[in-house]
Order: sequence, then C-alpha cells, then structure tokens
Amino acid sequence: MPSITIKSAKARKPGKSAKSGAPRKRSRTGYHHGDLPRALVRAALELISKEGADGFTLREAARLVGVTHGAAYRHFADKTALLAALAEEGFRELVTTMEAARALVPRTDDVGARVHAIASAYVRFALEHPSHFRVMFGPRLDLDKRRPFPALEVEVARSFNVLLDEVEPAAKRGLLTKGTGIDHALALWTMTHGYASLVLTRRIQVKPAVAVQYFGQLFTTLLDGMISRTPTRTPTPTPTR
Amino acid sequence: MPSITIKSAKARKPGKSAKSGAPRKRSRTGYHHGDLPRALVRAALELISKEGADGFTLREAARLVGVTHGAAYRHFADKTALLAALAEEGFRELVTTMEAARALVPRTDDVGARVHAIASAYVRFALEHPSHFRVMFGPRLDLDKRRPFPALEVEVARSFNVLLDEVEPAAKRGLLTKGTGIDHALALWTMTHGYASLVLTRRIQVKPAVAVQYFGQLFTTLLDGMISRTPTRTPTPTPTR
DNA sequence: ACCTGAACACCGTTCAAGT
DNA sequence: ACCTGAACACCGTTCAAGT
Repeated sequence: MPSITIKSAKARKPGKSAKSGAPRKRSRTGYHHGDLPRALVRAALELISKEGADGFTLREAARLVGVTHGAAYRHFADKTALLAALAEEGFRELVTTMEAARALVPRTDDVGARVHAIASAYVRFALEHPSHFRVMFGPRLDLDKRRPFPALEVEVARSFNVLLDEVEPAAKRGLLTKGTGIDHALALWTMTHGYASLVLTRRIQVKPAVAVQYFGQLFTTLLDGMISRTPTRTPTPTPTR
Repeated sequence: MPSITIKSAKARKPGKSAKSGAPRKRSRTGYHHGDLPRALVRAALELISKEGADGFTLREAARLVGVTHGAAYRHFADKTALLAALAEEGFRELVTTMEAARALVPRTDDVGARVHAIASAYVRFALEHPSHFRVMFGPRLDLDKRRPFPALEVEVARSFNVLLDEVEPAAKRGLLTKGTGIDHALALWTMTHGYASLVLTRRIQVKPAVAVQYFGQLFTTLLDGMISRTPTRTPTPTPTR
C-alpha cells in the first residue's frame, strides 16, 4: 500500500514524532463510553472513501477514533464483521435513495418510468460511493458456508423489494411479458448491477457526466422486452369492485 | 484468515517441523532457471482456487514454487502486477470458452442463438472459476490514474469483441432495434456480467444446476427488446448483388 | 541476470491485566 | 463491561550480498 507510506510521509512534520499519532478526538461526544461500534463504522467509511476499499485497516480505523485496536474486538468478531456492518449501512442508504427517486416520478407515469428511476438511482449511488458499493458486494463467507450476517441479508432483501414492489403488481395485472414478478425484478437488477459494476471497474468507459444517461439507453432495451404491447387484460381503470 | 491457521494445523505432522516447509519441486523442469513468472502465475491460480481470491499471498505462492519471496520482485513490480497477470490469463481462457460455445451453434440459427450461447459460456466460466473471475474484475488502479496494465486491457477488449463481432453485422443489416453494435454488445455484456456477479456473491440464489438455464430466461427478455420484429431491410437471402 | 537473507514497517487476532 | 499493552504469526516491499 504505497498510499499509506505517502500519507504518513506527508503527515510527518519535522521535530514532531508522528509515531503515536494524535488521538484525534472526534466531535464532542467521547466514544470511550458511548458508541464505539458506530464510531468504528463511521471511521471505516471515512477511510474507505479516501483510500479505497482495499486499503482499509482495522488498526487505522481504531486509531482514527482514538482507541486501541484491540478494543474493536469487543464489538466485532473480526474485520469481516466490521465490513459486513459497513455493507449493511450501505444497503440502507441505497434503499433511501431509490425510494426518493421513485417518489419523484409523477403519478401519471407507468411502471417503466418508475422502474427506470429506481435503477438510475442505483447506478448513481454506485458511482457516487464506489468504495462503499464495492464493500457491499464483497464480504461473503463464500460458497458452502451458511449465511453469516442475517442483518445484512435483511437489508439486501429490502433493497431488492423496492424493485419488486413496482414490478409484481404490474406482472399480476398482465402488463408484462411472461414470467413472475420476481423474474422481472431479477432481470432488472441484474442489468443495473452489471452496468454499475462494469463502469466502476472501468471496463465500460463512459464519461461520468453521461454515465447515468447512457445507462438509460441500455436499460430501455430491456424494458422494451419486458413490457408487453398486448396486455393480457385491459390495463387501466381500477375495476369498480 | 482463519483458513490458513486451519490448514497449517492440519499439515503439521508430529515430529516434523513444518516451519520451513518442503520446497515441493513442481514437475520435472526446474524453475530456478526457466520460467519463474509463469510458475508464479500457476501457483497463484492454484492458491486462489482453493483458498479464495482474498486469502492469497505473494509469499505463499513463492513458497509453493520453492523460491524465496523476494525473487518474485524480479518479475513483477508488486502483488498487484501478479494479480493483473492472473486476470490477463483469465480473459484469455474466457475468450476460448466463449468462442468454443459459439462454434457449437448450428449455422442455420440466428444472432440471438449465437449471442445466447456466448453469454451462457460467460456465466458458466464465472461459476466454474469464481475466484479467478473475481480477480479478473478486481485489480484496478482506481479512478483517475492512467491505465496501468495494457496487456490486460488488450485481453479485456478481445473478450468484448466476441460479442461485438456477432452483434455489429446484425445491427448494420437492420436486424436490431435502434442503437449501434457497440450499444447492443454493451447491453448484453452488462446483463451477463451482472447475473454472473450476483450469483457469485450469492445475492441471487439459484441452485447451481439451473443457474445457467435461468440466466437464459432473463437474457431472453433483453434479446426480445433488442431484436426488431420489423427489420429495416428484408433480412435473409444474401442479395444477389 | 537471477536469487537469497535479513531487515523494515505494517497487519489481524488473542489474551492477560487493568479500571 | 469495556479498554489497554504486549505478544504472536503472518504480510508486502526493499536491498545488500552472493553466484
């Protein structure tokens, strides 16, 4: 991690030993009594956003809140558990922004418009918080092991439901091509996530300014394959009982 | 990394010091003269496949080929450079399997069938080599930095071209909905990659046995939105000049 | 030209001991 | 109950020195 070396070299001022580092008390509330877990998550988030998802260290987070690194283990089983907490928080924020985006769509518009707004918010979130997004899809106790972070799993499900809640009723009303609401929601998520991932890893190279707009173009192709031109039932006026 | 502890505990036989470890000469060709770089890549691949993409160590790879860890730096600038070499190799293999899959599609079939075969091969590759796939989309010198691994970038482009080569002619012949060949190839890649990623990270939970088949269902929705029912020109018989 | 040995600065994790 | 201090076993990276 060359960035760390650079950073400490910069921080080191002549005549002052940087070895032990100033404890950097954060805001007014002392942590040593109150809420170390949350403080560690906040610190980790800060580190991750400026040093990237990889160059993140339990010890550095502890240093940042002004606590011995051993203390972290009183609240998190290990580093992975802390990362899971970050991920959990990330999905919570993701849900918030997706719901906010959906709320902005005029009532008169159709499923397509709402789903488009939600998916675009997903992409925007990923582009604005690249490291956080990466952590959200990182820490998996792989493969055969049992699910280790139920609280995280709950938030993931909640985020999926934002899409599902739009698509499910539409599917039931026969507005979509064949497949269940889950099928369609998964299709939409899949494409949205793929785009976000590929742009983040620079495999797809779009200028940031047009990244979301270009996503809309690709996404529309999928929507075109999903929204049926010949509805199974007549759609609109809510049946009078 | 608890797995390492477990592993060395298992490997440690009573009465034999496991400290220095047997050098484990690989096959007949001695490496100390021949091809250390390739040997390190092979060893890294081996480690990654059994210990996961994260629990991989430059030192352990060196140990496995029976060489001092410092020796690696004669051939790779750092750990990231080794990972980039792994990724490069991964994209080469990916291209091979995608081309093989395409070759199996009967000549009589259309673009949709060929593209479907290619995308399915992509998903299959990801599921069969999860750790390798992860490395392939991992080591990025992030964001503003200039592209650091040109050889890797070449292989990435090559893999994208497998899709593009199918889609571009179809687009030019007016068989697809509006958009360039690149647009459509990106749409297909995006969805394929998203599915592979989400299944790998267990965010989409499908039984491995049906994972590729289910992908086909989602993918078809995108194809339906992409292949136009009203071709711009009449498609088939190759115009007799 | 290629590798070894030893050193440096950092990790994650554990655990007695303090308060 | 929560945190400190010190220790352990590992890293990645560098660099003189060997052949």
